[in-house]
Amino acid sequence: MSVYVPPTVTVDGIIFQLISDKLHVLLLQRARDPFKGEWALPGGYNPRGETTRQALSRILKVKTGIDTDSQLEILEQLHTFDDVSRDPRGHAIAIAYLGLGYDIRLGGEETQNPTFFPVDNLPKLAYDHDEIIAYALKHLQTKVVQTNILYAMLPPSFTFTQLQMAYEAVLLRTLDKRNFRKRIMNLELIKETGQVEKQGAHRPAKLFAFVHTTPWEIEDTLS
Amino acid sequence: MSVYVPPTVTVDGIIFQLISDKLHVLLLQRARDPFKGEWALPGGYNPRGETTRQALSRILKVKTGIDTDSQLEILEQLHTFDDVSRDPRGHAIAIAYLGLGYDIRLGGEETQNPTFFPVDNLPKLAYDHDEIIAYALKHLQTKVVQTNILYAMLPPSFTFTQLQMAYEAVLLRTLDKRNFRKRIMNLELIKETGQVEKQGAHRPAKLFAFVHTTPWEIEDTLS
DNA sequence: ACAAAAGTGTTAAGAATACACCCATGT
DNA sequence: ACATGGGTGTATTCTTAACACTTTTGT
Repeated sequence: MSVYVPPTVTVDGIIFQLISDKLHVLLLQRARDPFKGEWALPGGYNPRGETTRQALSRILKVKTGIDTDSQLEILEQLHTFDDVSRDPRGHAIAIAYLGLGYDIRLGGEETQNPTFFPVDNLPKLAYDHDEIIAYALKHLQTKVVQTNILYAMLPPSFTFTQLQMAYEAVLLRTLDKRNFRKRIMNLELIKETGQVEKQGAHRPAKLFAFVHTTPWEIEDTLS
Repeated sequence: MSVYVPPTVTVDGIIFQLISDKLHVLLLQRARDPFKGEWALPGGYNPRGETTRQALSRILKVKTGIDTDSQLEILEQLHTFDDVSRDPRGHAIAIAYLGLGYDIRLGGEETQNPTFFPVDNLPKLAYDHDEIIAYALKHLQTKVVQTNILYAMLPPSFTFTQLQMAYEAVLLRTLDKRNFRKRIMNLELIKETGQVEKQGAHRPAKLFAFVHTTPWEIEDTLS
């Protein structure tokens, strides 16, 4: 016990946001070796005394300017990646978090060029971050179908079309408009706000809001 | 970076098994302080150079006699628990694994009285292990409905009644026999083996086997 | 009047639920 | 013959899936 040496403990954030109706993920350019100049997920060391969430919050603030409390609607633990050789400097485990928001503003002090990339067109990535993003995306897709998690990626009010495009952006496929509306409506996932959005040379769109803006599960069946 | 001190890294196993048609979880009695004499999940330190899975495998072998490769059909990472105060000795994070098997034999070298307890009647537990078990159970319940994960908790062939009792044991509620059979059948989750089990003063039961004995997801809908 | 996006309904097939009796065997 | 668990069917309701036209507005 006295000679116990733990692996390095790191945290990484996979921060998703919709931009122009496409799903984007936040990356930054590494300032130092290893992988200097390459794109990577925001992350860093988790020292003793700090929870993983606290560590990630601190790191995101410094490296990207994101204030997790005010700008991320959801920040939930995803998975711990622990391949012994994932970091060339030596054994480091990474606790990955999924972060979602709808109007994330960037620009930190010690900023490392934080940039949102569309998930279907990512640059070459450092470490095993391609795997981590793939894992996070799959998780997000599952959650989108089974929960109200999309509240975290849309503004407080939105049109039905915006909602559908959000689903499509996350699922990376198209949905039938009429069936989609019926389904969402009888899940009682959203409600009308009474407002409309007039925009452009066409019929104005009703504005909706999520009924619940905290995590909520669509229940499973089984007699 | 040179003064970076990581938290202690530990791993814990939540090993479930069905015994007499009830869901049980493996606990052992702590040999040392803290919590000496109390019941706890099997677990221990994860040193640098060992993956979490390797560490847990090693620890389970020593403390419970379980050979993870041959006795656990599933051993999958669950969640990382990282409250700063969860260990009275100082900041220690625990990577928890869910383990499932159907004929787990106990008895290690340095054994600490490993015992399967029914999940609805657990003793007082050390650390935050009650929370961890609750988390694992909820996860298992979700998986049971959405995947074929129960293959890991049943022998290679079994009767339909055994299968239903397994579902009921995990979900902690009863299911309708006819509807259950219909549902399982048209999911094509299991197939007849052609064998029957003659046992007791009643009609013999057909024996079934899972179609897939590797993880498999029941797909979600969404037009 | 036209362009542009919003909004809406029906039918058919499949899945979920509620519910009770007959079947094959051992003693 | 009886006790024991194995095995089966139907009617109803709800959900899913496929599919195309009308409405409201700005220019």
